[in-house]
Amino acid sequence: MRISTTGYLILGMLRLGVQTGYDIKRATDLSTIFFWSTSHAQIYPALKDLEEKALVAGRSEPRGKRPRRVYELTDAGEEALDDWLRRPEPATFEVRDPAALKLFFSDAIDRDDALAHVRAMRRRSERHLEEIRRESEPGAEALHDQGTRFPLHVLKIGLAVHQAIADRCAELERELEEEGRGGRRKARATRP
Amino acid sequence: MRISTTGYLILGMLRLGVQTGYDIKRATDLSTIFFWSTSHAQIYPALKDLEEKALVAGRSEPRGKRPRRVYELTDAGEEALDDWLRRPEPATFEVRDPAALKLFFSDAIDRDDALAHVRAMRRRSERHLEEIRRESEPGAEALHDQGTRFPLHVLKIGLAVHQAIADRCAELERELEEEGRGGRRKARATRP
DNA sequence: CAAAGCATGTAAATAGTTACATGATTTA
DNA sequence: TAAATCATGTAACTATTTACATGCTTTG
Repeated sequence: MRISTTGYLILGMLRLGVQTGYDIKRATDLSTIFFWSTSHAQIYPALKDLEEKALVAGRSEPRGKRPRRVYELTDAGEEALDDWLRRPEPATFEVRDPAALKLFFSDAIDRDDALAHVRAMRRRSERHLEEIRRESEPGAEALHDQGTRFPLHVLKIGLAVHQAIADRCAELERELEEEGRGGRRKARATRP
Repeated sequence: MRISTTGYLILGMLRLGVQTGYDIKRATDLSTIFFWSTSHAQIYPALKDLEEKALVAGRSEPRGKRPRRVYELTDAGEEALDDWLRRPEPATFEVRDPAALKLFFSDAIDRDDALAHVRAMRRRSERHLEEIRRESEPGAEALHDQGTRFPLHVLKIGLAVHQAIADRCAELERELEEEGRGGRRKARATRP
């Protein structure tokens, strides 16, 4: 009985008290999006699948005439989640960053065009930092104070990643700007 | 005529002088793997597709009896690559890190099990750092000295990312270890 | 002579996105 | 009353992985 990573994401969210497909989507957008994203087109079929496997139990709980399906973990679901949580994870870490790929090949284009890519990349990470702080951190801190600590711990890793990217891009921008103004000598002087 | 990101990766590698599907795979494993990975099962069909679109030209150039197909950019291919390189990129940045997801839900398991996940994560990034330095940096530096600078620039962003993860994990490990020994008061004291 | 590396491909399955489709309720 | 938000689903397409399949050449 194979459970996908998205399946475990759902089991985990249900244990944290999130109840519907819609809310799971919202919760992931706020909390796991920086290391695991999903769409509602994945969540609804996955919930069905987990229900067939008897790991979650769903019941209809409409709000007025608007249909709504509320899920909870079964004992088997809780066990499956715990097993997964305790199992060491194969060390995969995948990044898909088309902007970085573009930058990688940017020796073929004008310095100014390349510089624009670096700036866009820095701004992207700065935007992410701001977003995490504004949208995600308050919730993570509230959870932390109630004894659920790891969401905040993981969030801080995300912040560190984007801070590192923003910093490195800022440095690269300075390097490229200096090269543009002063030529080779100055650019070299900053290296050691 | 839509070209996939993997398609542009191939066009870019061809311009850097890489000639065969096999070598493109090897080159990506050494250089783009930390922000864009592929498998040979994607590369060979993509090369075919690019050839149909007349963006690359392939010819058979066997080594002895071992078949081998050598590709080069056509003028149209060069143009398509340049257009893409100059086009600003939609700011997508996706990470798939199941270990981080596990850590996110780790309030439900023993502190020692959670600590093991943090350690595994730190070691993973340390391994990546070492690998990049050993396997990728020398080549990127050689390219840099020949005037192809951006591969090294991008590599440094990758190093910064994994350094940030390793650092943050190390700090979290200390926090969790201290909590384990001394209880709440000490752990809180390190926070501000 | 065995193992590692060179070299190319395809098939099947899984994962994931985007678009389609619908409609209720709340808020400005 | 229009827009935003709540709420759930499916279909078609694209992307990606894993396994299958083959065979040559170099190196230890």
